Amino acid sequence: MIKHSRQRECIKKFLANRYDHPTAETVYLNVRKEFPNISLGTVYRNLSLLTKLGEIRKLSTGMGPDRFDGNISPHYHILCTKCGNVMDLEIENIDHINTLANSGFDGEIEGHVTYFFGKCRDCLEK
Amino acid sequence: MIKHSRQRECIKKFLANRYDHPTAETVYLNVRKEFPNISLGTVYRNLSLLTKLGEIRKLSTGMGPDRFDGNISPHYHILCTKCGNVMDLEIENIDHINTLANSGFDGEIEGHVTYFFGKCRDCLEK
DNA sequence: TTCATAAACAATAATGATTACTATTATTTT
DNA sequence: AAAATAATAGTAATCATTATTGTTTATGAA
Repeated sequence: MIKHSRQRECIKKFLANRYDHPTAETVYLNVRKEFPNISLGTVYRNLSLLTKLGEIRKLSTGMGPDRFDGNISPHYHILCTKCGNVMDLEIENIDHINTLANSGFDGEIEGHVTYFFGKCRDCLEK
Repeated sequence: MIKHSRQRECIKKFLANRYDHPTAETVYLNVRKEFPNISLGTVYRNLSLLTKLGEIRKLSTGMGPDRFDGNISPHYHILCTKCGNVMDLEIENIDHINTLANSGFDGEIEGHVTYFFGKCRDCLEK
C-alpha cells in the first residue's frame, strides 16, 4: 500500500517541468530548495518507485549516471557525444523493428530501447 | 605506443570463444585459470582498451553491469527480462532509423544503440 | 646482448552511483 | 484520537569501475 508523500510529489513536479532529463543528483539538489532535509536515498527510492509505477521514465544511456524523464509519452532520445546533453527526439513510430527482431529470435520480443547519438547544433557550430 | 601483453591476448581469446556476453567479473574469473595473479583492474583496463581499439564491443544494457562481446560484426542483442541472459540477434539492417531520427533533430545523427527485450524460449516454457 | 624507456602489471586505495538499514516522523485507518 | 504502518532522514554498506603506485616486462636502440 502506497501512502502519499510531499517529497515524492515534489520530485514528480520537478521532473514534469524539466526537459533536460536530470540525474538523481540534480533532482536532489533542486528538491532540496523546498525540502532542505530530504536525503539522497529518499530521492533514489522515489525515482525508482515512480519508474516502477510508470509515472516517469528512467534513461540508462550507458554514458554517465541514469537520467529521469517526466514525460512518459512515447518518444526517443539523442545523446550529444560532445557536450553530453540528452535531448528529446520526435520520430515516427519504429515498432516494426520489434517484428523484425522477432523473426530472427526463438522467443518473444516485448519491446526495445533505442538511444541515438550524434552532435547537437551548438556543438556542430563550435 | 601499444605493447603486446599475454594477459590482453588471453582476454581477447576468451571473449572470441564465448557467445554469452560475459561481464568483467566473469572474464576475470576465467582468465585467472591461465593467469592466477591477474588483477581485476588489469581486466577492466584491457577491456576498455580493446573496446577503444574496436576489437571488442561493450554492452551497456542498463540491467546489471556492463557486458562484453568478442563479435564486432554488426548485430543486435535481446535481453530476457526473466533470466537476464543476453543473446545475439540476427536482424536485417535498420540504419534507416538514423535517417528518420535526423529528420526530427537539428544536428547530426551518427548512429544508435538498440537493445530488445522480451522472453527467451526457455523462460517462455517454464 | 645489454641497456634504456615506457607500457603493462599486481595490489590496493579511491571514487561514483546506488541500495540497505534503523530509529523517527507522517499518513492513513480504525 | 489512537493504532498501524509506510515513508522519511541520516548514515552505512555495496557494487561497479577507475586511479595510484611501485615493480615487471616488452620493445627498440646502442
